[in-house]
Amino acid sequence: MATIQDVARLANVSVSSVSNVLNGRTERMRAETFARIEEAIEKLGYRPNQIARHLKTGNIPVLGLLVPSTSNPSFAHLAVAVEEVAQRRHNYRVLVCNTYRDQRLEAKMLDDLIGLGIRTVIVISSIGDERHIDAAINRGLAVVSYDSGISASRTPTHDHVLPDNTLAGRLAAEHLISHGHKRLAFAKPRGETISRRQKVEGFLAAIEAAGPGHSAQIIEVDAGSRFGDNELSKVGFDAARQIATMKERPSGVVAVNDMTAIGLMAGLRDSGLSIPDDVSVVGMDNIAVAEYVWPPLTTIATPVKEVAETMVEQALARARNPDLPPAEFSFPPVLVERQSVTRPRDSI
Amino acid sequence: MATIQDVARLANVSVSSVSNVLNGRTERMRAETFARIEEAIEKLGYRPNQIARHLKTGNIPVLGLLVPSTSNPSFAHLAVAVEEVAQRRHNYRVLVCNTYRDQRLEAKMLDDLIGLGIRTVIVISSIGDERHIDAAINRGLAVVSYDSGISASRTPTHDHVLPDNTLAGRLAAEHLISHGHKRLAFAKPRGETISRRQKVEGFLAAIEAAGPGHSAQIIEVDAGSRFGDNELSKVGFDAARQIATMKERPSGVVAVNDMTAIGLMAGLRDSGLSIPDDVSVVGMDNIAVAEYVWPPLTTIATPVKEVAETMVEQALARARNPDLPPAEFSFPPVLVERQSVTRPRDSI
DNA sequence: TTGAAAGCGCTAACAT
DNA sequence: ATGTTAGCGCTTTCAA
Repeated sequence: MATIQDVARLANVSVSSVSNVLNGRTERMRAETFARIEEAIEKLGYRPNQIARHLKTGNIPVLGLLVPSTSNPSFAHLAVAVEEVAQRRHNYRVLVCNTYRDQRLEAKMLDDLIGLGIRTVIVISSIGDERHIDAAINRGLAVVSYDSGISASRTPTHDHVLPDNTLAGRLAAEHLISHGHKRLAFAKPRGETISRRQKVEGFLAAIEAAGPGHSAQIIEVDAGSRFGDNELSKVGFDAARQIATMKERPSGVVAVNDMTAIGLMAGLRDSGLSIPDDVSVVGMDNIAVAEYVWPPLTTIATPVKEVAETMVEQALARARNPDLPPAEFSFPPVLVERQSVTRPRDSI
Repeated sequence: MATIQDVARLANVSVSSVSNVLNGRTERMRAETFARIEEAIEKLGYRPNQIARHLKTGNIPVLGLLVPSTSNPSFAHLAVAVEEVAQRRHNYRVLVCNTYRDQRLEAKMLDDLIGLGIRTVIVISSIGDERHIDAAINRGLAVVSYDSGISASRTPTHDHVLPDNTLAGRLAAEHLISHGHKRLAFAKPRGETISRRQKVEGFLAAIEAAGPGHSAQIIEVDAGSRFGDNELSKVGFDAARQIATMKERPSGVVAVNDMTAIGLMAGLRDSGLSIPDDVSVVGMDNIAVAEYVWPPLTTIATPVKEVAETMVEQALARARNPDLPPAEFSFPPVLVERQSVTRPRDSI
């Protein structure tokens, strides 16, 4: 591994001149010198050691990304979008960490990232308690968190990017209601998360607003804590079991996310119910495969590209200037109609 | 951010003593001193700067992972498995880079990783040409590559972990053949990849072995170069279009991966064909959702956990000892039977 | 048992 | 226009 010294020696200049070309300060040297240095760099295949550079500048071109699990396609999609903009627009690499929504793990990861010289972090969907994040901020991190709500109780300590989950829940319910559904249900894993709560709130609000004759229930399913690959679908599958055996079976179900919706459809089918004729289903997230399952899944989409862009820009801006006042960005979701919703059987 | 100096000052010792406790050399100091240092570390919330440490040791606890795209669930799954073992067993973080199978990008990423002080890299499914990898190895990287074949022509320069794609292709074809299918097809994106070629080879070999009366065709579909989220499914969908209009329609189709298989099923349905009654489908990879789509997808599974383990262990071993002779590990896949395959209509 | 000091590769004053 | 040099935070000899 060639060092800046090697380059300097070969080009017959001092290290500072080499450093100057590395940092674009070429105007303060003769073109001839510049050329000689370039040539030496080329010949040696020299690449500056970012690590050593960091020691001086306190910065390293890496963005940390904490995410519940990239085996959840929704998060994988977001992670790729983040990488895309970090990479292309800023030449930053992204270090992805799966937190499995474990707060202790999350805290440890933030610690580790600091130790690795990373100063810019995006935290996706942590649990409500953000004390470990505040601690990390105090130790010098620039963080923006996604989908974690803001406690009205405190003054915010950092930037928040928020999908409008309440609206998502509302949109889903309204879509079903507008098709004539009266008995609705919402399927989710047991356990609260800010975004889950908000989705449910929006869902219930829409039903409330629809007036009498409309009923709602929340179907909760126990899920493995380390929510792995197909846990999400399993949740849906199990929820379907419950739904199939209900006396007053709902005719329209909203699932907390698309993987759960897909599992739900599989479970309903397994119980001899057909979708959407017996039960209409609405998912959330609009993952890639939603378009190709059967029936193609009607779902609520978040503008992932824009979200990723905002998060990266804001995180880097804050790293540059830590005194920026904490900001908040909200992104409204959008209904994507496909074929998993129709009028209920018993409707006029 | 407290430094080792701060700790030394607070504990009233020299930095070397602090360094000694950081590196577990506690036997060479009085218990009392040790306690004082521990206390200082605790009080300051001190975390050693891995970056600075690297400058001396030349090592940083981060593993690079180059992958075509984590929006492909098969790769996402692998990436998570790699992270899991790197994290748990070695306390290594993983830096994931999406290469989109672009060789120039791949080369640049390897360069960047070196610049970031990373010395251990797993490269998944690169194109055939591995010159840029050799170059990186010469610059000090320990790399193990996955699913990239080994050119018989040269002596291998690094470790290879290989799913047995030929066997996968064979297993898929044999499964169909054993159900009485005679006219088979293999659906894939246009463009060669070592693993694609091997899958096709195995597929063809099985049909050959089945004897006369059996026919095979390869269905290729143009895919966007930057293969994004649903490109894979799109490939399957488009392949289905072709298949549906064929005069001698195949009764059994193998798809190069599960996302393509899912798209294929959607496309067949869209053309009024039913699965598996009109066309049986076999996928590859056994992604999480395969179990929940309709019909549940029969597929060929690779032992991902074992693969990930082997890759991480081998990569770290090589980083520790670069003189290890290049090794090769092969992993046989396994058939996972679900409901997307049945006997063909026209069979006796 | 503890401490002093050199040096890892680089940047950025400051000097020439 | 170019060079000298003092660190950045840490590890590790070597000396006390």
